[in-house]
Amino acid sequence: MRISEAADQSGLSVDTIRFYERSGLLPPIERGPDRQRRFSALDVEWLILLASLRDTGMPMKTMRHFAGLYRKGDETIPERKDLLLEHGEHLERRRAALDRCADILAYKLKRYDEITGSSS
Amino acid sequence: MRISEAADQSGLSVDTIRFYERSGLLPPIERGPDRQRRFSALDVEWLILLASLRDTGMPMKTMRHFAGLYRKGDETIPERKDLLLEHGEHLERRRAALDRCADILAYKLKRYDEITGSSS
DNA sequence: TCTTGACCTGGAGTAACTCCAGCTTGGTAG
DNA sequence: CTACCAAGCTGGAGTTACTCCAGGTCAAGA
Repeated sequence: MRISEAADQSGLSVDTIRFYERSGLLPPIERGPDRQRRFSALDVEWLILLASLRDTGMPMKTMRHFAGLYRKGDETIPERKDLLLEHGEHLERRRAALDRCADILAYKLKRYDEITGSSS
Repeated sequence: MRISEAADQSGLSVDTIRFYERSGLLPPIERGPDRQRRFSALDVEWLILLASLRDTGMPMKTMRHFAGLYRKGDETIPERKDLLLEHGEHLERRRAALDRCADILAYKLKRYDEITGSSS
């Protein structure tokens, strides 16, 4: 498939995909006779993974490291596993931050209602 | 209190606080006879709110708008309320993204264990 | 043949910090 | 009292991760 479809399926923008390629986050992407990129189903799976990791705050540097491990083959699986486990902990911290923010919002909204007396 | 304590209490860095002041996100911060900033308890409360909003992905542009409303007084409370409610919905979307990522991680980790046979 | 739309590259622009050089100031150690 | 040090100051450059744009190619339809 071409880049716009890969963008649709992964949730990344066309520009971001090209940027990720330049940045060494993608495996070599095949080109058609028209020199345009052709993404395989596997490429798109990888894009979806990257999209999810960056959406949840993984820095590009870490993604690049992860991509490098991926290319080296199965003997890097333990290290990749550690990396993903660590990101799992990061997800928990992010969740805690969301909870704290929701608490603050609830408090602020309650105070607004008190001030405007909108519940009386 | 001085800037480093305000930073400790809010979780923002000293540089970020100064940057936020320059960017119009803070009320006028008092200065001591030494020309250094003195933060009131109220200032710090505001910093904590900003820290929580930016940690959960609110863009500075929106924070600046919110700060502007705040300065205009109580008649902007309905608009501020809408803004915070909308951010509440944003928090839900972020939570959903964390969940999806956690699912993907769980799947990847399971596959790694299958490949390395670490559970046999 | 002419145009339209998707794609290409290289490079500039943007958001939100983050770091740094070079300076002032208040407190303490000799 | 002077020398020094930590903490603060300003203005500006650097960084990350995109995002947008100009100018060009290419295949397909009217």
